[in-house]
Amino acid sequence: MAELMRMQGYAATGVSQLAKAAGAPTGSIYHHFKGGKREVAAAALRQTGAAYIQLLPLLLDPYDDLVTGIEAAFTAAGDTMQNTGWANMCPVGTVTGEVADAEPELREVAAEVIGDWVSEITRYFTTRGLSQTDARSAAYAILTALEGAFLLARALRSTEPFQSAGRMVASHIASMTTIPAVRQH
Amino acid sequence: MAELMRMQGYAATGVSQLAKAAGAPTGSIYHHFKGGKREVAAAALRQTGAAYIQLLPLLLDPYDDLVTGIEAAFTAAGDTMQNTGWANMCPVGTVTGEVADAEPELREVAAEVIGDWVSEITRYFTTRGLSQTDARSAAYAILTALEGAFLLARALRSTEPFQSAGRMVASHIASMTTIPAVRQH
DNA sequence: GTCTATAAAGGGATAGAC
DNA sequence: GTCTATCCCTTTATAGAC
Repeated sequence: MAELMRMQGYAATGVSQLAKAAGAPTGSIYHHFKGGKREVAAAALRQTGAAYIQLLPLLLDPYDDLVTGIEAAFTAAGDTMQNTGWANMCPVGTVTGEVADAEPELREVAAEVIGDWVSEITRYFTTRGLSQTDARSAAYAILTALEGAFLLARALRSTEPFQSAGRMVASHIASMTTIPAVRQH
Repeated sequence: MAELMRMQGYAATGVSQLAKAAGAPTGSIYHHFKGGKREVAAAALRQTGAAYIQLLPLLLDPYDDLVTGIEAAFTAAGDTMQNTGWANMCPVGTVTGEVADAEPELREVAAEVIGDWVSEITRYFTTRGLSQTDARSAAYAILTALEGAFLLARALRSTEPFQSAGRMVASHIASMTTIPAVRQH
């Protein structure tokens, strides 16, 4: 389900299509997920969210300099998209955009997943030397830039959004780590 | 169509729903748009794109300091979303996420619209003192942050993404205007 | 629990009277 | 150009045999 929603979104992904992809009849899906399509989508979002947050330390721990690591991660994400034919990397962003005003239950699941991401990124950044306040702001800043870059890169079929966004995020976090006493916020 | 796609996305917006909202029968829609739903969506995206880019000078001209203006614009966008019950502000982002891997024609329209935005923002920023290279990078950075902030704010029902993203974009562009000779990119 | 068959509803699109 | 009626297909979801 996550795979299909990643490429087509929630509304365009049918239960029959999901059943065929899973090699199971539709009846089995409704047996395990009494809430139908919506419940399957919710489970897929939660699973994806939990899987993706585990990448954070794997990507950034290798870099002694946090700023360098972040810029490298954005560049790597852009290259990955290009190498996979600009396939979407994150179903959460796409589905969130579709359902936020029309599917309250799924919006809440998305909020829960993104909220967990913010918490984890904030916690990680504090271990890398940022203050609690800076870490939380940086977490929001990274996630907005990342989801925005996924979107623009897919539409434009260009890695340029990742390069520009990566530079922006890196310079922003650099300003937090180098001159923390001067910041106004 | 733009209004409906803004809230529900492309796949979830039906032609019959569109007809009812427009006060016209479905037959009339197919008479004016021989390409059907897809062609209506393309026209809506182009129209929205052209309308939104006109806001740029209106929002930023009043500020002598470009950086202050940008941060104010992000804050204003967040407040507007909150005041409208977290309704989506931009159909282009939402629809792009849905169709980028499944509807080639609409993806191209989205790329065209976003490309025009990049061009216009780049041009505007050069009139505000940025170099061509900086202006283009800043244009991508702003658009990624803005679309990402729309997404996160709608999911979380919080203005915090706009505040963090606005600060990030502002600090990034400030670094371009104050120490241009030091930049590496 | 698995799977087939089907129900009930709604989708996009078209034909043709006006 | 407008509007009605309808075709054909797919959708979500369920019933019930196995």
